[in-house]
Amino acid sequence: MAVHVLAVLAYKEGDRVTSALLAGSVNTNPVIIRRLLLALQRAKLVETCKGAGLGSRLNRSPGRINLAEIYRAVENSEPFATPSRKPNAACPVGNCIRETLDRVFASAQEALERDLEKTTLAAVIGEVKAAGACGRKKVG
Amino acid sequence: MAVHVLAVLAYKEGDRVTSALLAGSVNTNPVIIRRLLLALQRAKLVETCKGAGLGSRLNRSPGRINLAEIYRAVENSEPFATPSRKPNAACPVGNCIRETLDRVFASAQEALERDLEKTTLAAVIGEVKAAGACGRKKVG
DNA sequence: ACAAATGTAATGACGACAGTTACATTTTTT
DNA sequence: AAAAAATGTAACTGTCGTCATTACATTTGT
Repeated sequence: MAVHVLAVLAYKEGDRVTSALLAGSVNTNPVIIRRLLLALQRAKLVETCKGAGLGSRLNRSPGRINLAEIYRAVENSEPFATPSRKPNAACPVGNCIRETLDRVFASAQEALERDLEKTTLAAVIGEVKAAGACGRKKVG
Repeated sequence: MAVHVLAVLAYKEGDRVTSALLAGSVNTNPVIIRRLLLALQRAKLVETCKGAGLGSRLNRSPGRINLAEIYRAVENSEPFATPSRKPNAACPVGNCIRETLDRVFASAQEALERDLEKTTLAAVIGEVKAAGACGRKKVG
């Protein structure tokens, strides 16, 4: 959803876009979009202004935004679940395995993010435009 | 939790272990463990038998089990959420972006799994044992 | 025959997240 | 100055996935 929103903003590069229009494109509620935009603002990916005729726009060119940044801006929880209950204190495995797995999972997540870094928002838009036979001209 | 269970089974290599004992180590309910074991059986990672004095054991040596296999055995849903609602049909971005992102996400997930492949269950156990100062001798 | 163990169904509790409504606040436009 | 447009934010609901619990049928060894 975040990529979708940023892609629409990239289409309208320079112009400000309202959350209502973005919500129309994603087919959801404007409040959902605004909550998403807050996260993207914190990551300095978009700039948003209140007021009549205003809205949001990209803060950087699409070629300078990669999907790992979007992932980090939006995804707050770890991809690997860690059990809620504490392990049995009398079991050496349960006592020590957590920190070992934390290292392994951190490495795996880094690998994932490094792969996402290879794709820019501009590249996504390029593919969407190339496959553009399926759409009309109007964005929003 | 799956890695934890398999690690305990590796500790008791050869011996059969009951779901009740495994549940004690993870500090959860035996039924949870049994459901987990079903997935690990499907992946041919463990062998389980019903009956008095029976239980589960590893089907392969810990050096021949890597974390990617465990991940695939247990994790059924995609790590990236795809929106439930259909996008606005009048928006070319919404129409085409899904398949582009599917490719990108599949690549990222492959990168993650390739990283997990580099760690074997034996390696995890080795680290746990090396940090063994924190535990007692009894497993289970 | 009995005990021990798994397989499985039904149900509940809980958290994460999308969604919705409502409203205060800010800024442009007129 | 007033109105309109837009965001920021709070409160609440619904849904979904997962862990948890209880209960019971089934299988297998002693």
